[in-house]
Amino acid sequence: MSEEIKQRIKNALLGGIQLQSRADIEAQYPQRQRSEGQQVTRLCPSPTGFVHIGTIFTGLICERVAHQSDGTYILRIEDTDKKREVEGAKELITEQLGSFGIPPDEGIQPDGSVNGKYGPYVQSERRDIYLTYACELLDNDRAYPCFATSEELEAAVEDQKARKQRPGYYGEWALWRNKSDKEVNDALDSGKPFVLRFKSSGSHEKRVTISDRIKGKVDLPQNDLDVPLIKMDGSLLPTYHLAHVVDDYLMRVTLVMRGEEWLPSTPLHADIAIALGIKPFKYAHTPVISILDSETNNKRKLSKRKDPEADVAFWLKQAYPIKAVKAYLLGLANSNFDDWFREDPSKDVNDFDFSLDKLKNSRSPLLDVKKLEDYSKDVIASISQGEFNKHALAWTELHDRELFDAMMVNPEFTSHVFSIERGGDKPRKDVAKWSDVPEQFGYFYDDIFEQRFKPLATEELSDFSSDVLSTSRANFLDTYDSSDDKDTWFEKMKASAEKSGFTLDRKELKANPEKYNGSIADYARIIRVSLTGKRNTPDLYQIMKIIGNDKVIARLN
RNA sequence: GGCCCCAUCGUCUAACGGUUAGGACAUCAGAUUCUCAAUCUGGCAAUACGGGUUCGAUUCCCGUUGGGGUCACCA
Repeated sequence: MSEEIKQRIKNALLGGIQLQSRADIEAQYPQRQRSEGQQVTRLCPSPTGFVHIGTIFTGLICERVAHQSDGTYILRIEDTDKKREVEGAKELITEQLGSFGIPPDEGIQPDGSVNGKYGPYVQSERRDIYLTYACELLDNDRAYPCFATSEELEAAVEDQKARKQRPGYYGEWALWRNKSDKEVNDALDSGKPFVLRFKSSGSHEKRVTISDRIKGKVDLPQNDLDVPLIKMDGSLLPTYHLAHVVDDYLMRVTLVMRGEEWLPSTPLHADIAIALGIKPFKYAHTPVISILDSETNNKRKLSKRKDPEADVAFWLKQAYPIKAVKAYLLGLANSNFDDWFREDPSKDVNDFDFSLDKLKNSRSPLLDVKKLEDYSKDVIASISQGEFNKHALAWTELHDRELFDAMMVNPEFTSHVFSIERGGDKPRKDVAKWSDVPEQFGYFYDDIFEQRFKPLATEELSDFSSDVLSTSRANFLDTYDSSDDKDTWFEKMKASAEKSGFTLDRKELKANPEKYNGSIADYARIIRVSLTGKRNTPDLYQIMKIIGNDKVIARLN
């Protein structure tokens, strides 16, 4: 292609945009001052909607790898597709990354400020940089304009399928790859829109070896696709392929971390890098997280519509402790994390020696909420009472104002409530997430008890007649004394149970079921449900101690 | 369909070519002077299939089957 034509193409492409030279650009992105082992990683989400749990997973790995090597972790927003961009999605990404405790070293911070000298960290603000590199490819005969319409391209693919050939824009199917200067000139004259395509040098018959930190060496066919470099949607923004190569080069990234769905296009990226005189990158392709369908019990990918768990807002809303989510994700990545963490759940997860090598088996791990909850209970049981109170109150203030107000009437009382059966060798573990707080503690507050818990009591006790219920309660109150110690209290309860027609002997009950109203356990249930509206609660004696004599009497009458 | 990745209990996974194939979650049973949670003890539970190589294969090779990914002017 002649220099004149190249100039015409550039004029048509750029309009009046003045580009910096490559040398000038690269002067602004000097080599980083770093030692051999220090890794520079980057997380590159697209602002297309909610934040996927997989983004947090990869982000956590990026963050760990960078910080463990005393390196740098970058957040780059990949917003080159303006059609798919969703309002507010960018802010959601930065905020939620902050919520998970993994804000970037470089890039947009949760508060909106920007750190780092290798920016801008939003691709749409880097347009002219990509244009410079695209033009260089054109100058070096490694790019050319393609005037094919989408209809023509579709027709070509149909043709390829009919002939049982590999679909795509390559080789002799690359319509505009080998057009003469005259044909290009005529097309330019006609003012038809065009897209700038990469001129591949590869052959599908030949192989290229990709070195991947997770998967090892992967042998793939060379790229021979002439992919678009710059879009013709009017934005003049690059496609992912060009943007990835240019950005990771300029930002001096040492390890390209991304989902494994990118693995097949890695030869293309190597092809572009080499065409630009850039040394191909080191990669780490991370597994994708799946889920077990609760209805069919089949394994499938996490989907936006069916699985609220796919959206990290779900985890934040349910208020699982961040540490538990991190622990779970880290455990998915490194199986030895589990043993390490369970020794002592109060450890800082950042002290774990994370390894990319342990990630090599990729089978799209299933998200196991039960296991996460197990971590979560351990984490919550391990935190201090002060921390517990802080989190429980913070969640309630935000999501259950009514309960929060009730709690704040008497903070000291609330503090007692929160501390029931925590502490000691065998702390209770019935709070897995902060959103469990209303259900676990609501009945301690009169108004809340009346509205939300008392109505449930009738059903929980429907297997007893109202006579049995009222005599059971009355008999209990007859001997109840709030100043009793626990042993006395329990002896009294046993006595009133027998008096009410319940037996202490389960075998006896089994032998003569008709003689009794039930066992001591059933009797305890009557008292418990009457008092709390729940079958499952902490120790009854302690509950009575905390709510006090008056309320015990009121609720049992 | 082409190309690539993967294949151990229900799930996440461990096992220099030699192990009674281990752990965790889930589940089941028993214990814990009241329920549940917790805790403790114990149980159930896996090398996809077929060929090789080898004294010996979960491990190495080939094939089959199965799952996943990818083949866009989406990232």
